[in-house]
Amino acid sequence: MDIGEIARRAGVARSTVSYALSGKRPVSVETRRRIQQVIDELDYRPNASARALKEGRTRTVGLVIPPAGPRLTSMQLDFVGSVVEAAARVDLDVLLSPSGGDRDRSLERLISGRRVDGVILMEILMEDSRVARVAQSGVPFVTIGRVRDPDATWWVDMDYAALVGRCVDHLADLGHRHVALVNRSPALMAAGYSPGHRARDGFAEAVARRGVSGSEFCCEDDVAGGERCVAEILATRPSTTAIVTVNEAALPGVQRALERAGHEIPRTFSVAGIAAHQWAEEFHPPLTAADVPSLAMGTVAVELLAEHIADPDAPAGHRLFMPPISLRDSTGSVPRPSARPAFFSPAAPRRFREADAD
Amino acid sequence: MDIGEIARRAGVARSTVSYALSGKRPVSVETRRRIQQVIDELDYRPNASARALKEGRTRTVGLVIPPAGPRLTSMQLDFVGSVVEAAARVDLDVLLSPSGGDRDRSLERLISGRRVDGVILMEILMEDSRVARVAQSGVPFVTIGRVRDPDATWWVDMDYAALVGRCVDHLADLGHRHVALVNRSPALMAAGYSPGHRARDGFAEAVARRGVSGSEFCCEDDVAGGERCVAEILATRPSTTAIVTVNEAALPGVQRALERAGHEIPRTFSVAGIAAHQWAEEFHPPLTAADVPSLAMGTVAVELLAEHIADPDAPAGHRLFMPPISLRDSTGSVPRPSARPAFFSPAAPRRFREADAD
DNA sequence: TTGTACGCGTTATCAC
DNA sequence: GTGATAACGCGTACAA
Repeated sequence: MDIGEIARRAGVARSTVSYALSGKRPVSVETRRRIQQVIDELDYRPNASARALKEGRTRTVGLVIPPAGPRLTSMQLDFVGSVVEAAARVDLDVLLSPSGGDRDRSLERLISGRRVDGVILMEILMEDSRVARVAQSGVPFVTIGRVRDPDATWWVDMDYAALVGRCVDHLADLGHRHVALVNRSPALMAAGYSPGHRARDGFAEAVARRGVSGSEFCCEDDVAGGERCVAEILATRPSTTAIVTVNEAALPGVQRALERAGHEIPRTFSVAGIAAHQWAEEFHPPLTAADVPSLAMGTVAVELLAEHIADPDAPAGHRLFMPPISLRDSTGSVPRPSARPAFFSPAAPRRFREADAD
Repeated sequence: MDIGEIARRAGVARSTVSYALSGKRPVSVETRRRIQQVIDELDYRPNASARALKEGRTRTVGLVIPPAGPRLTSMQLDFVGSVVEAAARVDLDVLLSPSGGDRDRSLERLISGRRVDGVILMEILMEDSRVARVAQSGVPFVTIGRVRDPDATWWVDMDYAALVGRCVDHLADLGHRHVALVNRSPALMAAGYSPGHRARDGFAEAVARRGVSGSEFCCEDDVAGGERCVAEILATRPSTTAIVTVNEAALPGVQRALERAGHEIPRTFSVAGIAAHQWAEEFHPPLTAADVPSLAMGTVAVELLAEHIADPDAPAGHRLFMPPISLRDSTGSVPRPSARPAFFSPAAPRRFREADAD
């Protein structure tokens, strides 16, 4: 079912069919009609490989995701979903590459096999060997997140440092003097995970600026990790009255551990942070947080990549998102000492919970 | 950087390079070494489009996912992750196609543009137009989930009907006489979503067989939906003492609503169901459930597809998963009437919670 | 409009 | 065992 077949049945030359389809040369209406009719009949569509070979582009972009290892987090998934949707809207296909290192076979195939016109990378490390590999290959790419020194590369990111700083500001304004940062897992931090490090820096800057005391805790990215982490905070920093968290997967555990310790949010303890909208709303009570605009970020990443592909020599484009912090119900003014539960201790069994304030 | 370049630098013929790479003709060790050296130096890899054009296969599979619409659920995400990983292990690339209907442009590109050697579809409906479209195209495909009449197609699925039946059995054995099924959303059911319908059938069969009373509730796939649904169950079927749920996204809401109504799981109310391992473990208390083996299912889907591609005429392969129900802590014997909370009512404000049983 | 060279890797053919 | 040559797959775009 190739273009020659169409040409034969329509009684024209192969090139005429091609021009009729592309419109790059005028074709008489009558001829075009005959050709279109045959095409519809046979449901013909040009062979993508032949076209890619000739045109030198594949109309495909690669999306490098972390190897599923433990599992993809819902935020990562949101990015995947939004990138795929945005790409589909402009008729680009998305090839997935689960690559953790710079020599993963699937990444090599994408790049040196010229399977894609461009690449989007996510879950970026401060020094990222995958980014280095793609950069070296010369294939246009955009990162969701950014490396330590990102000026020369195309990226879209969220301003973790500033947003964490704003959370600290918000809590300091409410009178909190002892704030803890619940950051991402030790393994991720050790790998140089970029949002974690920028959150760390922003936190340090903000607590210094506001003159409050702050301690950082690296927390496994799951519910159990959140429980352990809060227990540790309450045990080692008992004066803490508020948490800033960038670890959304730990949120249910954070909530559970605080409840178990007898805390009532926000009356006796405040929590703010950065999280996907969904997680913020499912927190109990709804979490005061900067909602990760994953949909917009994925969309913009595709737009930037399309620009970059169209003009490889254009100066690198960037887009730093700074979503507002949505005030929900998880932050309040610092508790008077008497309002703190008398019996709280990380291991204390749950006894009761007071009625909700009216 | 084409094969001619390699040949020139290695001082051999183009065909010799090709043969050295494919092994389809013996090449002396010395020549092979020289060629390999040049290849390593230049990091050469054959152009995927040219190869695909010549060989008639792309070494790529398509994965049709539902349009991200509201959002992909974590179970869907697990399937995507496991399929991509499994494919990468056998050096297959995965092209994502967010397609809800049978004429989505991206699905058409995959199929008639011959971009893929085979297709995996997920979130299958009883009558699925995407499946029909792919079947008609002649491209090999495997479904995760299955259509109403699946004998002729390749699929991997979980036995929702039997597993829901087992949950009912388990609850009936514990003495429960009034059981509710928390099914997927009304919209999904109306669309003919296959797991939902098989769950419905299995439930109806099991309650009849066991002579218990059962009612089905279709529940939105989110936390708020779970809360509303449980409220409705408690209001309209107050004799209900146990729930079977196949709606994992609603689980946190189910838990919250039961707590709010004064129930203590499993002492005064039992919950069992089907859910991803993660969700089951995060339920409070951990949920007695059949864990969706998404990793195994994705892997087997890729294996079946590879088989199907290798031998298009082989009889259709199937694999029905029937994971055991993991007994955790959310089911118990039916409460004596006195053990039921005196004040429970769906809208009752939370007052207190009794201490955990020791 | 038509004829045809081209993009690039694979493979068959024939010769050394 | 290896080299050289050419045909092939299929759409594109230039020259005629």
